[in-house]
Amino acid sequence: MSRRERYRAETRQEAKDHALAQLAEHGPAGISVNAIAHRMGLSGPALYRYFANRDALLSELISDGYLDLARTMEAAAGAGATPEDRVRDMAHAFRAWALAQPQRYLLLFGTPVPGYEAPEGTIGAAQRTLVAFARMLQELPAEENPLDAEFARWTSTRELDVSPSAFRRAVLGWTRLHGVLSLELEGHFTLMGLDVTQVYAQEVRSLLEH
Amino acid sequence: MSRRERYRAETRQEAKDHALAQLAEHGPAGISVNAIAHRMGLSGPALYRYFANRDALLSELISDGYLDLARTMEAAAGAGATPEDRVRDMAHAFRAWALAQPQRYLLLFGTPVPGYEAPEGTIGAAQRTLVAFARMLQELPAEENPLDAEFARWTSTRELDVSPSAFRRAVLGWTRLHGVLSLELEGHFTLMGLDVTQVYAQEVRSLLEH
DNA sequence: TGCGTGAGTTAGAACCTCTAACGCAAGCTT
DNA sequence: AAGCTTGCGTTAGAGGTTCTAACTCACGCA
Repeated sequence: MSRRERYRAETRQEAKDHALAQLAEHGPAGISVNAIAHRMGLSGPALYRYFANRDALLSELISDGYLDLARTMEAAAGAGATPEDRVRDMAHAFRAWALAQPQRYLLLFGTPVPGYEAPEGTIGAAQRTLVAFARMLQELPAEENPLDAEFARWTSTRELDVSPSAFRRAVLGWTRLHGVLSLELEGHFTLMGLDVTQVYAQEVRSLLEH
Repeated sequence: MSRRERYRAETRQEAKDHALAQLAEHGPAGISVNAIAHRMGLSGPALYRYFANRDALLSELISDGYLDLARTMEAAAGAGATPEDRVRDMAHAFRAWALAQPQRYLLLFGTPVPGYEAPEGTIGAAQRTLVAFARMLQELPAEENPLDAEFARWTSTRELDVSPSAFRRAVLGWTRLHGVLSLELEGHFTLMGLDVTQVYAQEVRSLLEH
């Protein structure tokens, strides 16, 4: 990597760091290319040398987010002794990641812009998390389920060594965990004074059962 | 209601209709007070006589959305013969409502602005849906669940004739259905070519079982 | 050591939100 | 019915945004 390329990569990363800070503080609408440039001591349009436009910056934030989430969950699963432990650890790492940076989680799993098409790299990063999760679940005993056939269509096209049943449980588990997390992050439970940890734990348990 | 008040209400409603159209087409960021005013044949700032600011307009869209959703679900439950049917009908009305106007659903249950506090009316409208759902579930037999105690704290403070168990099943059901819907609307399943209807139906079934 | 290119600059167009100041006319009140 | 209030519309403008165009300079590569 040449000197130029290294500087360029550093500048891009610095811009993304500022973007993440703005995201955490003011939400996605608060991310402004202009403001980021000024904070970096640059004039407004300078950053357009580094990102084609605002959407490109946001897209990269999303891809990076999926990668970070995947790595975090994979790391969390490494320590568990039994398969049950590993699944539990992954699930709780998922929640911990989301709670630590709610707006970043919602950038991945919240409202998308209509017509937005995820670039190839982002799709890969997103699926990496899911496949890792499915691999963990595969080690657990599972009941038959009529939906397995539906999921077989997908697992057979890709060359992933994941069984339809494991993939079904991964997707369903994902929807259940995301359902709790999403509503929690949006504050739908705060007024009820609910201990979401317990609710989440129950849903995690439901993953281990079928 | 005086002539003035009636005109005012009509203008407000017209603005909100335009806002919903813009929302459906371009997402929340595409809602522009300016553009709406121009489409109505008004000059930009005229609409600020009707809405304090852009956020006030969005807030009203949210409250209206909750009310509309609650009414839709209540109406759907009216026709069912058995309690199971009524719960199923409500759940499927929920999905139908979301699929018909995805961006509107995500306005209610998607990414919120950090620091956003729902006004009193919105909270009431949101809870109305949940309580109606709980009332339906209450007619179904239920197993004991350690979480019931957690939910009892909430049901006892309010004067709602809803049992903690029914409320627990309502909240958990809500998270499960929302989990599927949210990921479906964001397009996370499209690339897998998954028949989400089947997945959703399975989650609906899970509501009826415990 | 030179030179090309990449990275910065400013200017500016076209949007946005929202405030201020002003005028008109509609409708409520007497 | 006439007058007055007040609500509703206007334009001007400040300050923000994204992003393009045109220009300059100096950095790093050969």
